[in-house]
Amino acid sequence: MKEAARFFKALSDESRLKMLWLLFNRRELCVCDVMAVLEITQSKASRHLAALRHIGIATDRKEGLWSYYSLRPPADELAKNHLKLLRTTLAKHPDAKPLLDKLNSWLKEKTRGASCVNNNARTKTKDASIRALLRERIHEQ
Amino acid sequence: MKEAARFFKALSDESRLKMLWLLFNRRELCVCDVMAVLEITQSKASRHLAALRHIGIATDRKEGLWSYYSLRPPADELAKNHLKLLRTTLAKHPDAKPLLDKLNSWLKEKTRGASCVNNNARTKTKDASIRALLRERIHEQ
DNA sequence: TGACTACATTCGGACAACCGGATATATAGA
DNA sequence: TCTATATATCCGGTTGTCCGAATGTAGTCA
Repeated sequence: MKEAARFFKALSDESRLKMLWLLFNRRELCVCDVMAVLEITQSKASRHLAALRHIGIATDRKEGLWSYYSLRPPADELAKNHLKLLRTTLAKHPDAKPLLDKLNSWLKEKTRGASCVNNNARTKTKDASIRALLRERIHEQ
Repeated sequence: MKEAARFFKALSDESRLKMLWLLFNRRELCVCDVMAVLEITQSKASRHLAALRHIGIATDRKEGLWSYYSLRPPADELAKNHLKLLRTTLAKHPDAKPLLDKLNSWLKEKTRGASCVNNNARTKTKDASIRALLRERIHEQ
């Protein structure tokens, strides 16, 4: 029953449950979408999506800059059954609709050209000054 | 979805899953039974059963020296549904029957007067010597 | 009362989970 | 080539989980 325990461990995190709920309702999402909707850092979004992939209930597909994650039918029968049930039980959860609303408004905003405004992005000024500094040091030698 | 995550965390341990499986198949079990069937230490059995109680899917009943644990319908709808499913999915698991076989042979052995042979038991000699030591010190004063 | 038993809890250590911030990588576009 | 963007991964620190051994507690029985 070790793998069963591992499967439930994957469900034992609120962020991952929310990601699953989003993926139940959208064929594909990129890391950026999850980040925006759940209001979490980029590394957190990436890590938890990778975790879902590692236990075999999600896959990713690379396209240009983006990684699109989607659900995939688990090999395990137990996982398959519980995920199916999870979809219906989460639907009744008070958090469910607000999350989907937020997802929709984010996707709409995105089609209007919104970018990810990644909180991880190096700021122009910061990067520029660092590069300037590096250039100086190289010239010194 | 925080409580949902907490619920799945309770299922994310192999020992607890096995305990649930045993409780699905016997109205009541005492700590001693679980210890014997799963071949785990007393503190481990007690702790994990207490964990199941804390998240509201088990209760205990004291009778003399024994604590009898049994399942109880969870308040939470999500928990109720997933436990019901878990019962049927675990039934198909290869570990399921051997565990029940072991449980039955243990219970039979128990009715023939087997005691718990608790690996936690203080040895007579050890306790006796400590008590002797304490008596000495009291007399010294 | 004293020995024994079943169970709960505490203690301290090992290890895993999770996090934010920083960095590495890769692609797209000017 | 230089810059901006999206993502993955590393780093370290904090917190949480799990464990066995030891101890505490409360019943039972002689």
